[in-house]
Amino acid sequence: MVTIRDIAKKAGVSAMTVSRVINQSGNIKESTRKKVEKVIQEMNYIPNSAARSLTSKETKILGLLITDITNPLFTHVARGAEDKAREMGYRLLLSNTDGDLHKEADYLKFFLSTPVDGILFEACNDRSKENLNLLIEHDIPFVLLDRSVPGIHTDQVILDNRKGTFELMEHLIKQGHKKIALLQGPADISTARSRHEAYMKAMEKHALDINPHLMLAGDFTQNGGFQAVLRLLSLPDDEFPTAIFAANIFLAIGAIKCLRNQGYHIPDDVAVVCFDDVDPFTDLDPFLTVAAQPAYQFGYIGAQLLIERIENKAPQKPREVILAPEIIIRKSSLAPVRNVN
Amino acid sequence: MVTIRDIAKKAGVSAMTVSRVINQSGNIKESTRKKVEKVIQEMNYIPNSAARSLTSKETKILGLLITDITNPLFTHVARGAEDKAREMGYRLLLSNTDGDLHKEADYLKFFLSTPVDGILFEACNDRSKENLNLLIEHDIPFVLLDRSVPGIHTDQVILDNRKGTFELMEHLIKQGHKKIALLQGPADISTARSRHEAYMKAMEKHALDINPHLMLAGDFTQNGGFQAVLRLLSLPDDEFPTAIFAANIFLAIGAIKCLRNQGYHIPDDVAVVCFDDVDPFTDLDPFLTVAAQPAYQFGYIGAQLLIERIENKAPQKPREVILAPEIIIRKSSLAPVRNVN
DNA sequence: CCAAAAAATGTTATCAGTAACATTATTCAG
DNA sequence: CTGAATAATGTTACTGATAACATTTTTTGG
Repeated sequence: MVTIRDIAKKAGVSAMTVSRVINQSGNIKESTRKKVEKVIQEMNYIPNSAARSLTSKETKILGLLITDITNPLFTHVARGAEDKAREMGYRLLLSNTDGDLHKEADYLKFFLSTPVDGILFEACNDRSKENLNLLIEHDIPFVLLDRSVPGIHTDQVILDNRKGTFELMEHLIKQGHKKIALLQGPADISTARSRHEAYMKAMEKHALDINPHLMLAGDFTQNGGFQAVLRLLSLPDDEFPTAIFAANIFLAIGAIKCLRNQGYHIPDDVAVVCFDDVDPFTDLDPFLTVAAQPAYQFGYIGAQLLIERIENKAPQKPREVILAPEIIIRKSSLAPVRNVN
Repeated sequence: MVTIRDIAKKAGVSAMTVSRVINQSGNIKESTRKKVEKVIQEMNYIPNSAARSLTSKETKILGLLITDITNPLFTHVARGAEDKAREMGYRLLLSNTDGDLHKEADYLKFFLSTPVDGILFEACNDRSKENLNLLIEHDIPFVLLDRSVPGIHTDQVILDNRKGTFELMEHLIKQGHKKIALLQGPADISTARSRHEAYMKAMEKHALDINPHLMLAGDFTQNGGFQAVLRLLSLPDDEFPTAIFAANIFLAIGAIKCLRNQGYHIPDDVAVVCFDDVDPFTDLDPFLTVAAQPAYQFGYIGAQLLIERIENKAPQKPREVILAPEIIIRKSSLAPVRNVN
């Protein structure tokens, strides 16, 4: 391995001079700079970052902690984060928690021992607070993405979930739907809570009956959606909903699969809307009406906030960026309402 | 920051003893181990990995260089790689090259200066060779994923592209298609070449005319597919294909969009098959007949090969893992063949 | 042409661990 | 109970780069 001293010796200068050339710090005579640079080139020298980090206390690496890179929402978050990180001279470490608090904790410990200057964090749920406290103790900057965590006050980039829910709901209501089912996400995830609340508000605002039988707990998975619809199917006919609002796309897809299984047509028998969009690049016939999240922006802005924080260019006070969802109306919610009692 | 010497002082031992406790090396009396561990716990001590790396020359970080995490194929590659890396105590640095050789070169230099023990590498194209030579010079292990690079002999995980192509082609031919167009990928990417060759072989084997007008250069993008079909549309009727074999899904989707634009129906007017599958989790109505790649395996196995190589547990000789594609027949290729001259 | 200022370069110590060797404590056979 | 073997722990030096301070060289104004 070529070290800075090898370069120094060969160039006939001190290690410090080489260091100055590399970091463009201090004053260096043009001729020595050239000489040193030539030797660096010749010897194919690349500074050892471990040694650098040891003194500088920084690694130019960010950690990205998400539930699952395989979820299209997060692949775009990752891409946005990576792009911004790259722009600013940082790199990105990827981690999937699968929504598992223990994995999350493991990863955080990993990150603590690992060279990471800061962390982009999509929390598993409210109980991630304890894990985050570890970061706070160790004074590692982090930014929350998508989900906020009660009791944790930092920079965060979140979605206006209320707005998205409200607009989806009003879209359904405008179509004449009155019996709208809610497929909820886990109550300990902030986004799920916001969507739940906004669902209630929308129903109240339009003076629609809120039927507890139509509000089903789910877990943001296809299976959760499937099971929830099974429960809906056991309701008496006059309670059965004409529309479903699913708190995320997996719930919606599970729901649709179950409905189709049972011979229901969408949107003719039941309309379905949800949060999160499909992959726009490989889905030829997008079908779902959705509140699409600006996933790329989540990552991009998140990385920016984080790096500003790391480099002490951020104001003391935590910043909260709230992004607007985009409502995309598609076939799954476009049909005359049947079965209006 | 708590250092090993802080622990040592508080525990009344030397730094070396603490080091031994942490690394479970050498002989330590049970009582001192307990004592030291207690202090470590109390002080919330986490070893500084920069200092560690400085002597150990390893960082337990792998680089993952892919064209675009946003491509569903690679999100699953990334997930597979991350899972395996995690299992083996490594982490993953993510990078998107967008198929740009310069970005690729930049990233590699980045990686060289960065703590990375090895690299999972999806090459941009054959000219990535130069970039890879840099890695070889610096003696950094890497594994090629998906695309091989002529002149580079290392561990690689690739797909049996010939088999996939052949099976898709025979499927079309069995349906009675004789005029099958080929939407190629770039000729300087190994996978595109293999698919091209296998297309020719399949045509020859079944004694079908190979019409150069039906073989269109593309670039693995939707627009490439779109443009290619525009050229097909300018052919005389008796040359127009009854089926299209697209070398990847983006070409296929671009092609379908163009065809639908022009009022063609798929598969009734033209059948379409391609490599790569849609996102199975959010696409409600998968439509395309495809040769699906075991993307997760790419990453998982690739990471394994790489780590074995890093830890000198691999045989000297480069290993080549060839994975089999899975043919999934769907609507896009299922219709009686019209227009058979 | 000289002294003071500025520029250029060098020396030493340090970052947080750990390898290599050194020392002290303990065990155990005879 | 002794000395050799082994276990337990400590010291010192080193990893590669850089901060802080020191020294030498060059520039510049009077």
